[in-house]
Amino acid sequence: MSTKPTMKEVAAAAGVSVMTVSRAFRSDASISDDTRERIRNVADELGYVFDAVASNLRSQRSGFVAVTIPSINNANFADTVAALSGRLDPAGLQVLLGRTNYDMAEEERLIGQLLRRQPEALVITGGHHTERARRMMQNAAIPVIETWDLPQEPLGNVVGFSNADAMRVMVAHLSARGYRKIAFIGGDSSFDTRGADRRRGFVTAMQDRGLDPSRLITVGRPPVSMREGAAAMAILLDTLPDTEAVIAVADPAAFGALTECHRRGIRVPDDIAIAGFGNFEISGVSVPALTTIDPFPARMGEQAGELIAGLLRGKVTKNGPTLIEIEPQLVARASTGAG
Amino acid sequence: MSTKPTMKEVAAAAGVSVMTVSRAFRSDASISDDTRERIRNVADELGYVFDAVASNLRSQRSGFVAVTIPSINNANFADTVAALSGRLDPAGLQVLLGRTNYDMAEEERLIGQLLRRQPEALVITGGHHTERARRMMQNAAIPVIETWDLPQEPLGNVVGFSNADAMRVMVAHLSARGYRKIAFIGGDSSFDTRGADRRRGFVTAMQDRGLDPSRLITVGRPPVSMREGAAAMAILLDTLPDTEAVIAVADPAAFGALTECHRRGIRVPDDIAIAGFGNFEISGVSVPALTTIDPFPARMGEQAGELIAGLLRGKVTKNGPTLIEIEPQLVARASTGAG
DNA sequence: CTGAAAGCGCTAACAG
DNA sequence: CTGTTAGCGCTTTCAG
Repeated sequence: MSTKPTMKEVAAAAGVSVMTVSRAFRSDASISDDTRERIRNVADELGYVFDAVASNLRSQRSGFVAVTIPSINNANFADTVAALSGRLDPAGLQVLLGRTNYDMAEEERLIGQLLRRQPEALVITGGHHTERARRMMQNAAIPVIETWDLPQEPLGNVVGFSNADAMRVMVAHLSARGYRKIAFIGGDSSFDTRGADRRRGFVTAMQDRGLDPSRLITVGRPPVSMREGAAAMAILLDTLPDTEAVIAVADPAAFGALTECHRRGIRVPDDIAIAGFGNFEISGVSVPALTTIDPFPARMGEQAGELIAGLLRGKVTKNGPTLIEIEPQLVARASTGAG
Repeated sequence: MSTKPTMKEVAAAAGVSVMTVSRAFRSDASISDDTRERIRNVADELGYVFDAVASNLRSQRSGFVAVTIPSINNANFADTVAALSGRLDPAGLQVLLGRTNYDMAEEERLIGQLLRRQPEALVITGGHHTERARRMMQNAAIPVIETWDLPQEPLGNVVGFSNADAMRVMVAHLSARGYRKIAFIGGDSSFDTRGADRRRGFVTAMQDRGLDPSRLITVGRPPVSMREGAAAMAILLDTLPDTEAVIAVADPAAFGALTECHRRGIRVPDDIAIAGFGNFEISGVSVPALTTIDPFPARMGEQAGELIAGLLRGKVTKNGPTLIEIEPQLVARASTGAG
C-alpha cells in the first residue's frame, strides 16, 4: 500500500499475466472485453497508474510532439497550439510545449531539452534558427515542421505564410485608399524574426510603389506591447506629424497607437489611419475597429497536426518534405476608412 | 550511423565505461573535468542525444512538474506559468502543461494523462475538482499545489487568493465613490468556478451593504470575451439603464463593455463606471484606463515554484501542507472616476 | 575517480 | 485470446 502498484501487482490480483494487463491498457491489443473490464476494475481498486515512462522506453514511442512558441501569452500562437493539440489528441499524441521568449539562443537551448524527451515530431514557430539548432533538428531523425514563416531553406516540412507578403498586401490596401505617407511601428528586429520580415516586406512594398519607406519607429524587444505601441505613436506624432497612415507589427501595438490618438483627440481614420496584424480579438472590438491581416493561426495548427498524424502513421511513405502555404487575408475595417 | 547512438557507442568511442559516460552527463557526479570534457566532445561528434526516458525510468525521477491551466491564451495564467517555469528551470525541472478549457471533466481527464508521465509535482489552477480527480491527485503521492483560489478543503498546498474577497474590495471601492446601483457581468457559473466565486463575492458584498445584488448579466461559457462583454453591456444599458457602475468578471469583458459605451456615446465614468479584474495590460492602456484588481499572477507562480523546489529537495521535511495567501490589490483608475 | 552487474516497468516478438 | 522470454537505455549499488 505504501509503494505504488505496478502491472505485476495488478496481474497478481486479477489472476492473469503481466502481458494481459498490458493489453488491457491499450486500445488495439487483442483481449476479450470481459478480461479488460475486469482488469481495469482491479487496477482502479489498487489505485494503479499506468507508467508511461516505462512504456515509452520499451516501445520507443514517447507520444510527445515537441512544440516551441515565442510566448505563451499570445492569442495567435495559442490558437495554433490549441488547434494542433486538438488534432493530435485523437492520435494519442501529447504536446510538450516550450517557449523561446523570441530568442534564438533560448530556442536552441530549448530544442536541446525537448529532444532529450524523445519527441516523435517537432513543431517550431519561425524559420530562423541558430546553426547548432538546425543541426540538432536535422540529426533528430523525426519530422520537423516550421510554422508561421516561409523559410528560405526549410529544415523539412513547412506550414506557414510569408510575413513579408502580408505587409505587401497591407501597403497595397492603404495605397489603394489614397494613403501615401505610411509609417511602420515594430520591435527590435534583431530578436523578432517574423517582425523583421514584416518590416522588410513593408520597406520593399513601399519602394515598389515609389513611396518613402523611411518612416520606421522601433520600440523595444518583442513582443511589442500595447503601451509600446502607444509610445511609438507618440513619437511618430511628435516627429512626423504629416504621417497619414500607420502599420503596426501586430494588433496590440496598433491598439496602443489608437489609444494615443484618443488621448490627443486625433481622429482615426479621419486624421490618421491605423492598421495591425494578426486579427486579434481586440482589432474587431476597438472603436474604431482595426484593419488587420488574419494569418489563420488555427488553420496552421490543424494542418501541422494533420501532417504529423499522417507522417507518423505511414512511417515509410516519405515523398520528401511537405510545404503547405497559408494565404493570409486582409480584414479591412474602419480604422483605415474601410468596413 | 543510421541508428541513434547510445551511451554504449559513446563509451566505446571514448574508451571508457558506460557508467563514466553517464557521469559525464550529470552535474553532481564525481568525474574528472578532463574526462567529462573529452566524453562530451566525443558524444557531440557522434550526434549523441541523452535519452531522458531511459534515465527517468531507472532513476524514478521524471524532471516534470505537471501544470494545468484553464486556457493557454490568458495573460494572467501565462504570467503564473512563466514565473513558475522560471523558478523551476534552475532546479532542473520542466513544466508539462495541459489546458482544461475551464471544464472540470476535461481537468479530470487531463490529470489522468499527466500523472501517467510520473510528474514530481502537480500545480493546478483552481480549487474545484471532480471527486475522481481529487482521488487521483491524493493517490499520486506527490506534492499538489492549488493556485488562483483559496479552497475550502485543500488537497495539499495552496498558493492563492480569495476570488470572493477580491470582489468585496471592488464593491467597497465603488461604494465609497458613491455608486449604489452596481451590476455584475460574468460567464456561465457552472463552468468557470473562479468566475462563480467572484459573482458570489459580489452578491454577498452588495447584500452586506444593503445594496441590490440582482443586477447580474450572464453571458456564455468562460472565458468571457471582449465581444461578450460588449454584448452584456448592451443588454444592461437596454434593460437597466439606471445602472451606475458595472463590474466585469475580468478585464477583457470590462474593456468590451467600455467599447459598447463608446459606440453609444455614453461617457465613462461620467455616465457609468466600469471595473474589471486581473490587471491585464489593456486595463492600463484603454481610454479611460480601467479600474481593476491585480491578483499578482507572477508572484503566485514564483511562490509555487519555490515551494516545489523546497519540497523536492528536502524530501523528508514535511510539516504538513503549506498555505500561502496572496493579497490581491485594487488598482483604482479613471474608469471609476479615480486615478 | 572509475567500472561491473543488476534492474527500473513495461512491451516486442514469438509461441501456443 | 493469453503467456513466456528478453531487453529498451539508462542509473543504482557496490567494488575497487
